[in-house]
Amino acid sequence: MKLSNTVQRRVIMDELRALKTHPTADELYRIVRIRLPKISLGTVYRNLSILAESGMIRRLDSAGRQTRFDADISPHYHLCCDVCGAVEDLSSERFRNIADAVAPHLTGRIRNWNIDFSGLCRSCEKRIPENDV
Amino acid sequence: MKLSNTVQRRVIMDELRALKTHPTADELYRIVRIRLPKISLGTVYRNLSILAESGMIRRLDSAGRQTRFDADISPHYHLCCDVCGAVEDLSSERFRNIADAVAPHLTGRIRNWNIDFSGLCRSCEKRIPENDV
DNA sequence: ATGTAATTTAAGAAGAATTATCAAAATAAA
DNA sequence: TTTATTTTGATAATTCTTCTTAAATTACAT
Repeated sequence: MKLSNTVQRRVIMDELRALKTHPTADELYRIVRIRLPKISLGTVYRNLSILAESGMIRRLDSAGRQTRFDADISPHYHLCCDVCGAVEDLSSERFRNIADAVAPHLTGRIRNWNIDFSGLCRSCEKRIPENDV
Repeated sequence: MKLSNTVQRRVIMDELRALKTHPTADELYRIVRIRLPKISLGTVYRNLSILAESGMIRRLDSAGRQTRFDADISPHYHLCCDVCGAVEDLSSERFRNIADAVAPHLTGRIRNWNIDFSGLCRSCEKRIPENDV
């Protein structure tokens, strides 16, 4: 299947790139509708799936929560906030040693891995006293 | 809220312990119904949530798939099969170095982490030629 | 540029998984 | 016990996501 270059797909990609918030499909839908008021939620879901499938964006399946998307496909990790559910980037540089520790295990039938962190995002950290969470 | 000691809860825990397959709620429901034919699916969901919440079992949220549960709360990792979705245990011993690499990063607002592997389970590995996946 | 085939769209229905509701039953506490 | 609390089964409701349709758009070979 060849990917057509539709305006909907371009705008979805565009707006996702502009966001640092790793939006859910419906969050992105609300934003894309500013430029394309007629677009349907199904179109957003479909295109996000297609784009993720083709490796142009990253799909983030954080535990029990709604699927989020990230236009940044460079290697980096995520911190999911226990309080508000926001997803924040963690630089991969800082965590290089983890990737190094994992690498030797990727052999035979073990083909891929994913690590996620949870805790507090920057804004919840500020708002919430140390011993509350 | 205090946990009552109901027969449903005991049987759910019991059957989950007996399984090495990390069942989904409805898989476990089908099994529990052999002993308790009148139990409802909602009761299974409710109790699995309560048990997970209280730390007696582990909830496994593998990417995009149905939630699975594991009565083994000892530290170990999981391999999710790309082909059939089965979840297989990986001993934590073998991966000790990963935990060691992660530990120093758990500081401040970064409070928890989870790593998951994907690839082929043992049975799909046998069934499927090398270059098919 | 034009015609034709293939892909994509909007809209809403459908689906799957999970959670909520609530009266009755079971369990625990006093 | 008696009373209070929790849990249950049955089912409705919700949530997130995918599917279906005819119509519109896009790609591509003339």
